[in-house]
Amino acid sequence: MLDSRIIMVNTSKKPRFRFAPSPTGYLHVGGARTALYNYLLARQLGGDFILRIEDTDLERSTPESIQAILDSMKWLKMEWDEGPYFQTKRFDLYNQYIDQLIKEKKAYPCFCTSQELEAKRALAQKEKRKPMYDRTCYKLSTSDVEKKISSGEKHCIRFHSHDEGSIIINDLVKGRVEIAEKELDDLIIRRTDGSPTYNFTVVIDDMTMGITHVIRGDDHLNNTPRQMQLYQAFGATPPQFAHLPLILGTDKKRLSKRHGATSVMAYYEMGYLPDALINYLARIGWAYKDQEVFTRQDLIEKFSIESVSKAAGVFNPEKLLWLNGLYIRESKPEDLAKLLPHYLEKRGIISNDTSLFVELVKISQEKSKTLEEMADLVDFAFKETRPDEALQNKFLGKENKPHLKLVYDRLEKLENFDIAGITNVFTTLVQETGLKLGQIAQPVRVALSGKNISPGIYEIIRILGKKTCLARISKYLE
RNA sequence: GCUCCCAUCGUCUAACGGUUAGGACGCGGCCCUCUCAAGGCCGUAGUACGGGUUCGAUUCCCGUUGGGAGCGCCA
Repeated sequence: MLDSRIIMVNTSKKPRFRFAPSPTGYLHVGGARTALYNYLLARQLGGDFILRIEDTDLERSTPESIQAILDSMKWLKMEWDEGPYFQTKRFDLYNQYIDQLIKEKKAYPCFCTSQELEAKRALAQKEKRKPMYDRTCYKLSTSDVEKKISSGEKHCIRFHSHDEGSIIINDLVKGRVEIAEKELDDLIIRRTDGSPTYNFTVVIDDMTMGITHVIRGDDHLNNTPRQMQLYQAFGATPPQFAHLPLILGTDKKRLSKRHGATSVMAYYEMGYLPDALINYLARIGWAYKDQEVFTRQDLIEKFSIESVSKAAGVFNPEKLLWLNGLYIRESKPEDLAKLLPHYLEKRGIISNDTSLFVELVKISQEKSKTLEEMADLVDFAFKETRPDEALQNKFLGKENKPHLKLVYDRLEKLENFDIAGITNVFTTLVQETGLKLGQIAQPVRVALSGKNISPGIYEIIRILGKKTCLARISKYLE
């Protein structure tokens, strides 16, 4: 028996994958994962990765959404080999194929109005039937049809579906799925306004673009049988399908704005690294043994569609945060230094001191799970922050002033203002006074950074330099 | 309502008839420590339920329950 969950690679044909989002909103993480799996397989098999914008919904498609999709793909470094294609630029092509179906009597005009159809649907619901078009217009005589058309009556075009037999999908993820053709009604392929509909354009595009593998969300699984009928109508071999389970929110409901950030670019703004997001997304619904961390090359080599889970997965922001922290820790300081300015600018800090950025990254990367956190940790180097009242009371009150003064005096006298010298100031102070290091360091930390959470205090002092340190500390001595 | 899909710790998952059901996030404890992190060690928790098949079921089959998707002149 042939295992339906084996990816077939016809050596005579180059594998071609596509990602086909509709530009009706920002690219969300679920879509990004779909894109990723396509991208990974294309790279693994030496095939093509095609980007196609499915913008046939003229009402809801926007240029902003198109831009957001492109930006997201670029940020995630999923380079496409062809496209972006736009379906709105291919209407002539779709119309040729629709006309062909009409000529072959595989499609027919339908004069039913939306109101009439709505009424039929409502009735079906009421009678607990599955709402399906009743073929009123298919039953029209040829002369009636001609009469209506010549009198200019508005109509759409429906594909005439088969009623007997069944469609079998050998899905790479779901396995064998069978559906009776009588469950399928005559779908509209051309709207009254002349524009083609999704289930039709997707087939024409995949067919004419030579797509060999269609990997998409499993919300499309129910559409697949009717698409298969279309392939049959054109005598074409359908591509292999793989339907991915959805990504859900914490409450197991379909991911939406309620669940916090869902758009890819929101993660950029929150200070996530693209490779961390990619790594995390790959692991929702897919695993390779016990491995958690994958470089892009790992992913390309190890990903396999057959081991994608059939069940929906919950998006877990905590795990993504952990992964991001790990990626930040393991990144080269020079690389992070290039990314940091964007997050500093959001805090009103403008600088191009690259070597300072590198230094700041080095002292904060182990403490940062996001670049936003990192920016918060290192802003002391650019601006003086007044600690809030609670912090002042706790660390800069009367009992702390003598300690601060001690540090001030020693730093003032310090000749070699380097890490060794600075460390020595504190350690000798601890020895001489019998105070805990924390008792001395905390007030200094708050005075210099305005916060009780910061990089190492010695590093802060060194980076700030003697003059700035003394100026900031002196404000709390009176 | 009808059709289709799905079901292992709270979450992501490993197991492809025989394991003390493994790993990771999170959570708890201890160690380390100038704060916060990081790191180290230990711990916590799962096969939805009921029938079969089998010497043996997380694994195969059926049903129940629960979740999801579709049933648009949206994609």
